[in-house]
Amino acid sequence: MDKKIATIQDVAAQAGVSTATVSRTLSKPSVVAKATREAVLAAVDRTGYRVNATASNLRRQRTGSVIALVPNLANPFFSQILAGINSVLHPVGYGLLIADTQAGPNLEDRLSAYLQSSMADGLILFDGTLSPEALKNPGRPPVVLACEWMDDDLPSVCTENARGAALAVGHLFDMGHRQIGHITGPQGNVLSETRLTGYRDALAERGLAARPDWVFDGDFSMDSGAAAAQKWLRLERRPTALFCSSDEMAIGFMGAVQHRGIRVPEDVSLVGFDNIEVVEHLTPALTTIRQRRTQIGEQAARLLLDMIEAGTLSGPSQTVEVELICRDSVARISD
Amino acid sequence: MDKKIATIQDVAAQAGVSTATVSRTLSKPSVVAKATREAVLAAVDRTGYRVNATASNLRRQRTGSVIALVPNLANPFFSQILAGINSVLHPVGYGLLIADTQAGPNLEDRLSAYLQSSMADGLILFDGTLSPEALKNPGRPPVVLACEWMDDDLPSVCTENARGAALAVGHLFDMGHRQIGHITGPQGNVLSETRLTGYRDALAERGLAARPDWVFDGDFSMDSGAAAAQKWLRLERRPTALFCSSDEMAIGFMGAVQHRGIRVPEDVSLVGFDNIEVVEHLTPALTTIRQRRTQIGEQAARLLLDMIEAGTLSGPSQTVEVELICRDSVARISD
DNA sequence: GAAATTGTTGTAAACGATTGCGGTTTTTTT
DNA sequence: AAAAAAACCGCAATCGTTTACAACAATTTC
Repeated sequence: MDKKIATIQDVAAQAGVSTATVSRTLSKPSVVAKATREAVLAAVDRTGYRVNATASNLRRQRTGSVIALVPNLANPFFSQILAGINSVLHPVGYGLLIADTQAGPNLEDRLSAYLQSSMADGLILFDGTLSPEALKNPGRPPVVLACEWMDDDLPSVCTENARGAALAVGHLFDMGHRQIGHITGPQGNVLSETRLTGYRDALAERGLAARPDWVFDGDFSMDSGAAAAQKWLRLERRPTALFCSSDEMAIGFMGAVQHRGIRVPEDVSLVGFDNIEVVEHLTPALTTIRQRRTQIGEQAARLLLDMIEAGTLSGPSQTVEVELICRDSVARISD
Repeated sequence: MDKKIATIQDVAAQAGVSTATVSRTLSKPSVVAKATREAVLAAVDRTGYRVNATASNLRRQRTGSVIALVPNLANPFFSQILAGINSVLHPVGYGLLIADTQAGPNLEDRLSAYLQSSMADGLILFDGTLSPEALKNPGRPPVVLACEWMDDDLPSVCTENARGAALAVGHLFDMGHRQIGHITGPQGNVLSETRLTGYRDALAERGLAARPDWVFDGDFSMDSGAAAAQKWLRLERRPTALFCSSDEMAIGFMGAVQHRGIRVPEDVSLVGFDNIEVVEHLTPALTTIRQRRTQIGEQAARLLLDMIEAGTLSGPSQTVEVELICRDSVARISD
């Protein structure tokens, strides 16, 4: 039947009113009289009309979508956060655009392109390696930092990383461990560094020394966990426990040492970070710091929406709780 | 300085040309004279102008983005596919919108809303439980089915599920197994069913009977794998090997049985499906069917782009290869 | 050297909605 | 019953581009 897709004009003609009335019926029904409203709605129904988002957005000077900038989309860690974001964005008519910061080369350029090009009404940033300065264009849309806490000027939603680290080494200490190592996240990443200093502080607080050869460089990936395992194996004096800055690294480490016949937790205890879904199905199930990823996404999205509506560039930074989940990867040491 | 964001008018004024020329300089530089072109580009630079995507899209009758409809965004399986999609979309100026089919209730309605509302130039669909009819609106944008092969009219990109199943049970058979079970994916899902019949056919081909109590209902999740393990444990006569329709279910199964002191692969052999990243770090590392997720995304995106450009609603369905990855979760049986 | 061709630019009409402003009614107030 | 207020609706401008068409200049062809 209808080859062409109906426009607001068609509806107006059908209903015998002006386009203004049609528009109002759809956005603010209360201001149009009942009779006309019904006529319009009937016409909408008949024509199968749907408002053209592009035209509407142009007129209203907005885009109706927000961009989530994630480093490495393929990392499953983010998908749950994205789900959280989407769950608050979708009901209020916003779309979620995703972009991978890893994809191209000239990141800072692309970032400022995103900021300026009016492709989105706001931006949620997950990449902790960006310089905050790049984000401070005048006339930019609101930005929310998620998972990172780079800058005091920019609002952010962030897990209590330092506290997580403290919980982890505290638990290891309580279980009798005195030789506690650490696998870090990528260098230059704020998360990594907060967790690292959290680890150091927690040790110091308990009168323990942080041996530099007991902290292994990682990058959150399983492979880097496995690489740390190789270094650990070569150590003349090995820490009896490791706090890993991500579950994935803990998995990589565990896989690598088990492969060599080393038992977890009897020979080495592990605590991860994130509580990704898989870790409770491992053998042994991994003790870890839980980070509510959906909640991070939800809070970030809500914060951003508030900023968009209020037209402000700043907002209240928020924090999401962490929690120690005890499973089977930490042994009690008695001596 | 510049409070307001520059429009094409500003650039035109600065460069002393018309807006038409500015537009042309940016889109088809070859048709404008060198001198003017340089003047325009200089003005663009000076003003920091970026084309307003919304206005451009409105005029050009497109949206510049495609929607990926995924069931359950939180599932890490999809994130890699999305990365693949994004990697082809982004370079050519398309944005990727993601939507969760699980989120709301009236799915079919929302779907047709997506299709009509001109929010996207095309759609990539991952949800195998939708009725194909809903997709056949007249005047709809092109649709590509990914991971699923629901319908002959709709182009799709799909892994060789049946062949994957055949490879899996073939390998188990070759290793001496004669009692081979299966954990299925969710019912009503085309993937699950193709793999299930692939499994049955492979058994039949080798003269093996498919015992109904050896196929366990699952839904791709780890928990459902663990649940299958409980049933398996209660069996009076247990299959010596299981082909799992997803790696996650294999992980759940493995974790659960190991928890009971049962050894993999000595007591039960497992083959998964997908080759998600984690499985090679498990102990034992999981033998599985590799499915190139990034490639699925890339092919689907390219196919869709072709359709969008050609303005057609159909295209060549494609297939992506599977491959058996042998690791340590299958034991050789000699008897 | 006139005619035809090619190259370069400007004019102005779209694209499809939203909304300030003002004009009619209708209702309420006095 | 006249005046004031409220409710309802239409006109037309506007959002920022793109692009057919026409105009004009420069070049080529005969």
